Amino acid sequence: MQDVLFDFISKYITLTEEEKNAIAPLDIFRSVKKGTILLEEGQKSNESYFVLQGCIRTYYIIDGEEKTTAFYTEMEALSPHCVVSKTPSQYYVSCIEDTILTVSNTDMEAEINGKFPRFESLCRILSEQLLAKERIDFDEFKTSLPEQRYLNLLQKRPDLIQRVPQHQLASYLGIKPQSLSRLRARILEKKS
Amino acid sequence: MQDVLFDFISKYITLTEEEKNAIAPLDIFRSVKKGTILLEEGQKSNESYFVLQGCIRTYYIIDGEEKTTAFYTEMEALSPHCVVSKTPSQYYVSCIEDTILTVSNTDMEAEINGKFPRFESLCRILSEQLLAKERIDFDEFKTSLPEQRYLNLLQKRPDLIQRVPQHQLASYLGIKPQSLSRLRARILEKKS
DNA sequence: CGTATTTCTTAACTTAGGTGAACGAGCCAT
DNA sequence: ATGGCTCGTTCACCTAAGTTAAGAAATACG
Repeated sequence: MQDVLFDFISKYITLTEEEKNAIAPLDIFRSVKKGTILLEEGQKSNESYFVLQGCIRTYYIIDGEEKTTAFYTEMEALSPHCVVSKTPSQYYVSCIEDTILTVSNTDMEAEINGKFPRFESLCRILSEQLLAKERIDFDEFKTSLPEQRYLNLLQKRPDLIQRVPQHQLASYLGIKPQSLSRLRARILEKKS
Repeated sequence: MQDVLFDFISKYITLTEEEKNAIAPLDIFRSVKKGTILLEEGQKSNESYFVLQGCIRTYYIIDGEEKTTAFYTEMEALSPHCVVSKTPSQYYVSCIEDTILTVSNTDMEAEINGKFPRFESLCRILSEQLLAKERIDFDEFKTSLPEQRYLNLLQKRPDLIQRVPQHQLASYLGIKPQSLSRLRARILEKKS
């Protein structure tokens, strides 16, 4: 499991043995069952996640309805807003599959960052990249219609459409489950 | 002008005189006229911006139509996607007001980061915060309808509605200018 | 197993955004 | 001034998403 993490990091920086040895004993790996809720609305937390295998999602409950806004799968990281802002969480985080992830907290990160500046550099680069990508995704969402958004998703993350329940996909696309059904039927019709 | 920048930085870390002296001679301040295009589609660039005064916007041209996706005003920073990914830009950046900003490039940042690790730490923290905030904004966009999005904007960034042309606001809200007009009329009607 | 629950789909109807066009207001340039 | 632009608004019509409801399919669980 460690190897998956180190392989990921090695795409950005080469860790020395000393650095690896500092990370190894931290006991950050956790295996969680499908359905487990990692973070609840209103809760304060300083835990960040990195998915090694499986899938987690963020969702809100608005007027009693679940609104899924994001999925994080293999090699994707989530520092919930509440961790960064030190305020109670506005959303839930839960596992939609049996999932293996790393869990780190702010103190651990501060310690590692203090000891190994290159690690902080890695984190800076990663968050800059994620921010730029998030903005592009947001732009794409704004500039396209639900049907185009679905077709886009089909291209970019075909796995999601397989592994995620339709009603969660729907709110991820900014529409209702019924509309997603209809939209898919419409697309099939066009093809024929 | 420097003071505005240092004031901003001082919210996060306290700069030593040495650090200030390293930044001061960099000639990063630039004054640009309304309408100036800072970055064009297809262009490669390694310049990042920080707005001290004024307003810049990012927009795409899709099927000959401008789609405005973001505004950056006082104390907001933009590292265009192309700078981070080293690929040609997908969007334009232009000034919608006479604007004063800092312009930095990747090399300068690398140099400063190398000399002053605390500066890199600042950048890490800033981008983590911006990322978390961007995700919340995206979530809000997904989970609300155009009318709610407009009302939200009215609350959170009332200045934008004053200083930005309606048709740019419209695409920022993910709708057409005509729909924004209609929507505003509808809201006024409800109030009465 | 079989029952209960959740999930997905379909349909009819309502509502709101997209489209195309027209008009007036303000702005710029000649 | 005046003609040309862009910009914002309004209208009528079209299209697609929201809503409500019902039933089928898949899943979970005792």
